[in-house]
Amino acid sequence: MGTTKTEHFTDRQNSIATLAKALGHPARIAIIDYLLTVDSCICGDIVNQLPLAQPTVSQHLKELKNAGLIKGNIEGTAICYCIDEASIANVHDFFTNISNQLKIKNKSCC
Amino acid sequence: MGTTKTEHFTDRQNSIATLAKALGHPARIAIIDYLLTVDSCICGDIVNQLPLAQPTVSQHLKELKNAGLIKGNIEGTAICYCIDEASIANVHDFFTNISNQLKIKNKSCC
DNA sequence: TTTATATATTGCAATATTACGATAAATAAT
DNA sequence: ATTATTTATCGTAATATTGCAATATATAAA
Repeated sequence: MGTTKTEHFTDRQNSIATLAKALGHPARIAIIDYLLTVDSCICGDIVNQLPLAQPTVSQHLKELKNAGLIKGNIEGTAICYCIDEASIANVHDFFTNISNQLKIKNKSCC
Repeated sequence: MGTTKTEHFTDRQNSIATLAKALGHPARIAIIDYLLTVDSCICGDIVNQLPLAQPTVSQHLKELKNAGLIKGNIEGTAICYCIDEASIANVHDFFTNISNQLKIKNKSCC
């Protein structure tokens, strides 16, 4: 036990859950926030923006990357990270659909 | 260690992360999916829709409720759960903002 | 080649999550 | 009052996550 039973859910459910899970930590939201504020992608100073040690930040970046939310390129000795628009669009669509379905639904709920 | 350092992040970052985290499990995505398909709110059969035992489902429902994504009313011996539109709107707005900012941003990234 | 800089990985301790059997609580039906 | 039904809670085992010090790796600069 302790393991999520992914086999029993649809690919779509699993993939949305994976994206949501990756965003389920304030440090990772802060990273996304930061990536949106910088024009250039050389993001070596994310560590300085966060109240966490470098290995911890590196780990959070890795999780965002594994989930497909950000991509990274080696840029000399620094690394350029940036948001993967497609994955954001994916999650955005998910919530847009829910919002639309809720508008259609019977309002006499709870 | 092992605990998230919430104190060091903004309220907005923490609250988005909380909502995202609650959606970070396929069973909870499946619950949201199901709540969208039923017209009536009497949702006692969520357990039958999921490949999980009743206590596990109850726990997932509790987490969605704690995060504010669903609300529940006692309806006789059954319980009526439904989606909280405001919280969905919250998360939806978050991704809409990101999408908009990405459109504005320099495309020459990574 | 040596040194500095930037990032990743390893290893580990503390805590959280996932899942479920057993059981409780609370109402409905008989 | 007793029994069935529905949902919640407790306890617990297995696993995952969070965070960091120490260390490795890899390129840039001297």
